[in-house]
Amino acid sequence: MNTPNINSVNCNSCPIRHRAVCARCNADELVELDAIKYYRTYEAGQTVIWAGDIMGFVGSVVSGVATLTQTMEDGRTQMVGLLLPSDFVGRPGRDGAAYNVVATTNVVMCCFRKKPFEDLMERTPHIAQRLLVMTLDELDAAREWMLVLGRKTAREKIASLLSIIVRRDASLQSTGLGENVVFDLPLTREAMADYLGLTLETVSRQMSALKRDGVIKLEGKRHITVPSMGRLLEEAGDDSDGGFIG
Amino acid sequence: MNTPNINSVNCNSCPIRHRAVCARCNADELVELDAIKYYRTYEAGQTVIWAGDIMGFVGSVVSGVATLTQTMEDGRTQMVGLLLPSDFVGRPGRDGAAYNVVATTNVVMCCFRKKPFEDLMERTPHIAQRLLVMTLDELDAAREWMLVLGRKTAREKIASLLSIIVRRDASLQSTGLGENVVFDLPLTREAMADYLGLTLETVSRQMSALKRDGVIKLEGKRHITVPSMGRLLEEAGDDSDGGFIG
DNA sequence: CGAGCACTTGATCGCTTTCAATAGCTGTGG
DNA sequence: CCACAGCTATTGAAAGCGATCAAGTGCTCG
Repeated sequence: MNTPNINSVNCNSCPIRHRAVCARCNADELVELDAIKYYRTYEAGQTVIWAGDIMGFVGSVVSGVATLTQTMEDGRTQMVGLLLPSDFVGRPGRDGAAYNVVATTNVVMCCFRKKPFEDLMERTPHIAQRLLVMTLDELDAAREWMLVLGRKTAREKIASLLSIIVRRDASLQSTGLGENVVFDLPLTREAMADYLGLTLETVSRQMSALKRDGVIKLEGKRHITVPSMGRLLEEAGDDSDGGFIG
Repeated sequence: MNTPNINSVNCNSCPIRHRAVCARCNADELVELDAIKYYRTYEAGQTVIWAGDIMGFVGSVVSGVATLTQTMEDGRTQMVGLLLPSDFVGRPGRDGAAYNVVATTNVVMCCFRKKPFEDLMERTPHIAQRLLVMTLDELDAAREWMLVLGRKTAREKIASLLSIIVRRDASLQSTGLGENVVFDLPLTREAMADYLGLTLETVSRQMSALKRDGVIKLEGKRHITVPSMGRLLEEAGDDSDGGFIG
């Protein structure tokens, strides 16, 4: 098991201190949160919550990547959210989980017991305010994704997903736009397919096509180099600075 | 012009008083809201806001239907939200509109000047709390829609859209599940296509197919009768009470 | 070395799109 | 009252893209 000495973690040295649901909390409020928090770790592939189950907690992803998925009876599944560090899991005011949450890498979560968290939220506008902003951001992301799912071609979908991943971990290390961007895919081909509403074969084919066309370079299955972000964004149909030449 | 004597509208007789962003406000808070509110009407087809424009207000749909759409440079468009009475328009804390908002029927909006509204929100947890719940609901709806867009067939998409519309205006008049449900589509075939990530021809074909198969009855283009909601939900792949017979 | 897994690649099928023609409705003007 | 334009919707035929079915590759781990 990979459970570090996790109870020793202090909010002040927490890597997501300024981006998670607690971002706007002051020292006093942190003390209250600290009193109801505990850490949990999940291994890659492990299910954090099943849709329909009662959730005893809400919490933040501290490190690692998890997915939010929805499944039909016949097995078709669609990813509806990608949970990266600082993202919030669970919905205050609702008991059952609406989606499956699965760790795709090893994940550390900072959990709050649900009832005490809800009570605290009532008393602490800073938490509710932060959660509102985070939820509005998620809603924007979901709507952007609706355009991808509804209107983009398979190739554009792949390019869009790569762009998103680059953008999201560029918000940690600030990366320029022109230069080589290098990163590791946190998703299997199947998870990519579930995100994009494609089959894994189509994902594989389009990855090969993007590689063949020089849009990306692949080492192994997961390590990716993007020579030109502008090119990738064009392929995504996002038209970054497109039309600039005209 | 169809502008009724609209400044006379009083919050207490407002049809969306208990479902809109003001739902949790008490009498004092309503007075404050009232001071910064004004009504606007839009005719069917009129654009309320263009994506990228500065929004001077936020507000609620009082009556009518509007759509939220996103467009790519080449003209592909995807609807990302369907705004029905009580739905909130605009994002506090952001100046530019992210999406096009278009009235698809005549629409009455209750608008709040943006800056005063934001100030009021800071002072009034009831508003922020309500907005959080509404935003979480919208996020759920968007995620449900991602499954529709990513994984459902054209026929299932149409059935899903019809189900949603029935469900949403059943939340006004409570309707049982077994009986005949009758309603008017608030959307053109093209708008349906934009919602579902299809072409309007495919929408038309599938509407005809559902009619031929007795899932719906059509009078004119817009007036729809659903003989069996259970059947419609089956067609949507939602499997309502499905397997109940087994 | 072989089993298991993630991924790749090939061949074919079928659903949705595309292109095109037609129908039905509404409003306008002769 | 009818003719016609303009719009929305329907229907048909053909094409294309992604899905499906099916091998085959490469890697890790026992």
